[in-house]
Amino acid sequence: MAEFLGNWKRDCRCAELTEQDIGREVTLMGWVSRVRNMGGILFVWLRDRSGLIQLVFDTNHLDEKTYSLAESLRSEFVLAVRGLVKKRDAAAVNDKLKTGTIEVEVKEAKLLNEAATPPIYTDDGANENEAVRLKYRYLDLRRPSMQKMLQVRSKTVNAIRRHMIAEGFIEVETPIMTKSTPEGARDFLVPSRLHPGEFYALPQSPQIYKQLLMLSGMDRYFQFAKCFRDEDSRADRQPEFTQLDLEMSFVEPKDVQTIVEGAFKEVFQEVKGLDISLPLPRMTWKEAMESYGSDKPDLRYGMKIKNMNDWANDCGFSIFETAVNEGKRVCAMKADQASGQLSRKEMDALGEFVKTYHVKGLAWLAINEDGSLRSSFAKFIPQDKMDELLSMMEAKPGDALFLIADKRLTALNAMGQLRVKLAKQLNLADPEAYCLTWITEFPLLEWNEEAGRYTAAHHPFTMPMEEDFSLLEDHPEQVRAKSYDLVLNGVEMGSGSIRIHASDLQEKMFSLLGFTHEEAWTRFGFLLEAFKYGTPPHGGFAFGVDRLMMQLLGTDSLRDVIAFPKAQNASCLMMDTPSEVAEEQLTQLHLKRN
RNA sequence: GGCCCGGUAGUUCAGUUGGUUAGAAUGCCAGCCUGUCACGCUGGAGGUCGAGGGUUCGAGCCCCUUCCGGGUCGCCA
Repeated sequence: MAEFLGNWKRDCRCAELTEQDIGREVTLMGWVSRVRNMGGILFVWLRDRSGLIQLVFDTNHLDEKTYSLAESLRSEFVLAVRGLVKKRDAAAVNDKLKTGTIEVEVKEAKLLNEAATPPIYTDDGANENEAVRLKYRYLDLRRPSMQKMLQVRSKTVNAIRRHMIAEGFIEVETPIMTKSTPEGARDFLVPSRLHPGEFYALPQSPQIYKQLLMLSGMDRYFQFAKCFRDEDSRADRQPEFTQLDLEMSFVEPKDVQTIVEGAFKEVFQEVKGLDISLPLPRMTWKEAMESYGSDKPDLRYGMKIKNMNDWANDCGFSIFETAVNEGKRVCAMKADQASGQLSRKEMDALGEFVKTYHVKGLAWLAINEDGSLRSSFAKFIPQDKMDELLSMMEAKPGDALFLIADKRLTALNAMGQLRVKLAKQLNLADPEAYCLTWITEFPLLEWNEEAGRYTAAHHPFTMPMEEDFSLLEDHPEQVRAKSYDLVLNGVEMGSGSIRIHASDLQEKMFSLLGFTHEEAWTRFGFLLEAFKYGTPPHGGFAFGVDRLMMQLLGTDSLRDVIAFPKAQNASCLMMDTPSEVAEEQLTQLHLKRN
């Protein structure tokens, strides 16, 4: 039977007790983790968010009623005890427990609540199916690693907030019910009761609001913003996520980057005890793509990609020669001392892997320790060209080479993916290393084949680089933007840019994106109107708090760092969301079932 | 929308070429045990093999459909 607290009051948390507390009378409250009944003496591990402490129930010192209460204890029962903190005998010390040198000799106990047999273990190390964990998330969160996650997350967010406030930023909340905008991801929509047939949209980011706040003179704004995107999930993508969103007036990229870097420094100091040296290194988008085949290169390891077109032009292998003639790219990458670890079968698997990224195939070459070659394409290459290839790549016995020929960005992207895959397979990345880098000068626009027009690479409010203004008319695809991403160990932490603050340039941008003047005014009129009233030069940044937590906690899944995450199909397995609603609700919202 | 992997006891898994009554560990229940620490020992209960259909004398296993979970390409300004 569940009892009430009465006049009992908790003094401290279980694992906050240390040898300093020996001799102290304490009142503890928590969950029963494990019971060991020796018949006459009984041990209980009591757990709360701080950790575990061992309770001792001893028939020699206890009345029958209290001891029989102890005998009835089961996993996850909620228990309150009063007792004496004692030092354990040397032989009874448990090194694995933070509180392993002490224990609490129970004098009185109160069963605050019973618990049904839990469907999942609340210990770490238990390897439950994630679907079960998500269904019983409230129990899953009792696991020490999940408790730690929530605590570290809180610490991280606080470190960031402290930094932003210290730098003179003002925290402003912006609406969750907002306007659907045509560019970007698919919106989550909220039907309006008062406006039949009309909808609010949940924000993909507070982008427009924060720009308007600059117009309002806020100067330096930040917010931990919930953002929503109705697109398919990935291990690192949830439909609902948290960003640190910030915007500043009268700034150039460097000014924004300095603030963001500072926040990361503060977080790594606080959470990891690591000192990150600033300013962070910078690399242009072009260099990142050419050398790493990615706009978010993992710089914890080498394996730079090389342009082999000059060599491939007359290498004897018709596939490569044709590619060069067609203006495509032949690129190569070397994996040091990987030859022995890559069998023919594994090479074929890598070939299948790169095909996922829309290249025709993978040419590979492994140099055996004795200098002889295993290769998928060497037989087509004359000896002198092979020697040239090996020397250009500085290949030594034991190394493996990979070549891909395709359209430039297609080939580079596939090679970049292969680079990441190989690094994982060959264990090249130091899990303790944190390589932060800025990637700058992204293209302003991307050609969208499906839509038959340009779309904004970052978003439509991004400022082009002044030196590329002249290209806007005739070569818009070559225009670089004043935009920048922050990358940590191959993961995009966030991105930002200097925004367009002149309405004529903004209109020009909309026209490059294929909007007529009228369409632009229909969709973004409020913004263009606002821009007429004295908009300061401004720029900002946003980074994913969830992704940062993944890095800090060393996990590959966003679900591990969010208290109540969605499953892959965007449902909540615990509450069974989304769910059907009553007919009456639909009627009020002017919606019909189809 | 495409492709790949998975679904068997509360949980994690095994299950041979299609062949008797579907197993193990752990958890759970009962009993024993006065210093355990993933306590130990003895005994017990626990299954719609995701669902539906098909092939077969016979299906956990083969085929089809479908649902659920995970990964991924497209998508994600």
